[in-house]
Amino acid sequence: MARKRVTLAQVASEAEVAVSTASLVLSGRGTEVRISEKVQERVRATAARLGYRPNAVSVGLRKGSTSTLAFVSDSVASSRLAGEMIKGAIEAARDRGYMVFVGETGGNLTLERQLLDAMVDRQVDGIVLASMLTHGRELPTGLDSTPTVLLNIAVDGDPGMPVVLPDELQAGRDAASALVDAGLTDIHLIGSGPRPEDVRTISAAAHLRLQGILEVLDAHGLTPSSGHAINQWLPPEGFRAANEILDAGTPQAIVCFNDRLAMGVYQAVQARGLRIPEDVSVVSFDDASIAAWLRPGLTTVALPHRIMGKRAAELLIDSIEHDRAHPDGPAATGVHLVPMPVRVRESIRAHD
Amino acid sequence: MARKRVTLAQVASEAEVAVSTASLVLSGRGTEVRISEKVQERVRATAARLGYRPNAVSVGLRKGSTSTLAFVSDSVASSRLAGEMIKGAIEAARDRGYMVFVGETGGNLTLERQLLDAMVDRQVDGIVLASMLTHGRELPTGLDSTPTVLLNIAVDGDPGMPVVLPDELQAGRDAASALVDAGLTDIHLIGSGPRPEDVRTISAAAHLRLQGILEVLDAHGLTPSSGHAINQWLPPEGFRAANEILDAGTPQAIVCFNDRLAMGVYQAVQARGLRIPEDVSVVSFDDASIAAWLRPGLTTVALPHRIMGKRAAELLIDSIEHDRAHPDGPAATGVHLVPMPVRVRESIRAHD
DNA sequence: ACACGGTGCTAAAACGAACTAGCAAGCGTC
DNA sequence: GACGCTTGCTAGTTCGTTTTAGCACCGTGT
Repeated sequence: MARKRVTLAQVASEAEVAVSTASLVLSGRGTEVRISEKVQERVRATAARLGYRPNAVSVGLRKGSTSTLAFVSDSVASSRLAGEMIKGAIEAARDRGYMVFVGETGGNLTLERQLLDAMVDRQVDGIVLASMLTHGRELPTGLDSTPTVLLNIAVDGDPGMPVVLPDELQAGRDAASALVDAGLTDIHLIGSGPRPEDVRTISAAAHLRLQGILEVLDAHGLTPSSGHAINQWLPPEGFRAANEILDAGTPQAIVCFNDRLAMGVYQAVQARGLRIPEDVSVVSFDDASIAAWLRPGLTTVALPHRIMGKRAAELLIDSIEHDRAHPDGPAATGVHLVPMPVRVRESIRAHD
Repeated sequence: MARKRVTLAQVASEAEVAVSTASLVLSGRGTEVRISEKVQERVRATAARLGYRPNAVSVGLRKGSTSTLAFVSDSVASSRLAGEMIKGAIEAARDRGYMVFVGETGGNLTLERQLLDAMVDRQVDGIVLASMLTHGRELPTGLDSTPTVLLNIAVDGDPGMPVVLPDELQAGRDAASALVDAGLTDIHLIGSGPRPEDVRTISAAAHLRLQGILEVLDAHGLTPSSGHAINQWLPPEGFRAANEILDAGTPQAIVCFNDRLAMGVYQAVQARGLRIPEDVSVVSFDDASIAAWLRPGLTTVALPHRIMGKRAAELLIDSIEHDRAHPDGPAATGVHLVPMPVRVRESIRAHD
């Protein structure tokens, strides 16, 4: 509990000027209001000598803006993903001089309300509302009084604010293309049924991935050899589904709806003494860290969580600063799709 | 940009009382200063009707405390771990009415300084300084003016503040015991050399784990059959080290210094057609999610990151509130070891 | 008739900075 | 020597709340 913070008043008294003079000088308006260079220098020197730093709380009260963002996510346990989004957002915010309050609701709407209120009470300049499920949901009320960006949340209709989403449709196309371009035609799906209506999960991602896959297959006159709808995309499920497929004969290729399912597939394939990619090719989605660790490396379409978080924070800050400049202009809006890059590793074998 | 926030002044004027009266009533001191029950009720009713919420920035300015914590970590990329610590801290904070600013430095000390300053400028009530490396480091200056808790940071000497660490020594003992109790005596190490001086990593965790392991082996008249020091604890390294061991004959048991190394070991063992745990037993540390996904499930000593984060935030808030009550009392301090529970799965086979 | 003690509320001073309006001194002009 | 213009700085208000000191009224006792 050492020395207290030094205030502007102390700097002013030490430099023998009025508080207002010190304020003007330190906020860069000195020349504009004709403070002599000599006095300006003196003020700056004493401020530096005393280690003066403006009290952000006071500035926040006076100016009504705090250079602070809120990041609220529903972060289901599963998510290392969430962590990456947060990091991306924090980095982008930091680069533009903003700090961020982070909150997790665990999907609890009451908690979400409380968190949002607590953050608005603290006068955050903007809010990133993130979800790990993409799936459409009701938006909390009151978001219209603070600039907001939706991150990984798909809503029906125009939410009237920017939305950042991964380009799952193109990702589906890319995954299928990786297989088809390698000459593979016997393609099985794990994570979703073979037809659009078979997805059986609330995840919007699943629908779009499937749609992209089917589009490409269709363009080549193909259909999935089988499809395995699954609720929990975890290794044991992948293992089980892969065994079903293998029981019916060795497939040319399997597309897994995420890397954890692919891990289960690897286990099932390798337990039978079959080899990836020589006997069966595998492609997947997410680019979780296991994708690089599996042997052979898993080719997968990456979910760029960090970039999404970064993008959301940047859009939010743009929107805040735009509002400040044009208070009556229209609010920012629009869907921002972040590309999902294919990470090519060794799990696909060219077939002639 | 809907309606503005309603202020205390508006509530007061609407309820036809003075601002100070309204303040007193709403902060629960109404009865204490003898505001009539009738007036109190009127104030509360109008506050509720107008949806009044106190402006936390103003309160922060006036009271000098903001019900806000800072969480600053160096979070190397690797870390899902970091995410769990943050979540634990955020949850604990939220339960006690605090919000948290999260910052990441990536190990950059300049950035750390900036972040800390920015947070102190915002009048945070306390700071959790976290690291992903445990390893001793210089502490930034100026931490003595704000209550601080060190999370997963081991320092030499008394830092004069609480420190939260996982009990790695006991974890080492537990890992070794799991093997020894199963009657296994041919025990190989991956992640560290066989002797205390062979650790070859900056991680304090490695030293303590090794020490715990050696203690137990020694108590049973055993020594490690081999030890493989490794800098990067990743699957490919585990794979390589396991192959070295396997080339020299089939080992009874391997203790891996983390789950990723163990994943590499699984791959090497299974590639030779050997079986876990029938042919070789494996035990590990961390309880990362792959530990549960590997087949067979990996027995591992969990690093309870979430609990550590929670603990740190709780200690910090205790310390803040204690300081507030006894401004001249001694600062909180001490090392708080969080137990690392053993997650028993199927990777150890009893041997007779 | 007058001090005395309660009762019930309020005025005003913080907190730390930003910012508007404007004052005083110096100088030139006619 | 009165007027205006510039230059260089400052007093004072504001943001929204908390908190202390104290005012005004009323009834009671002497």
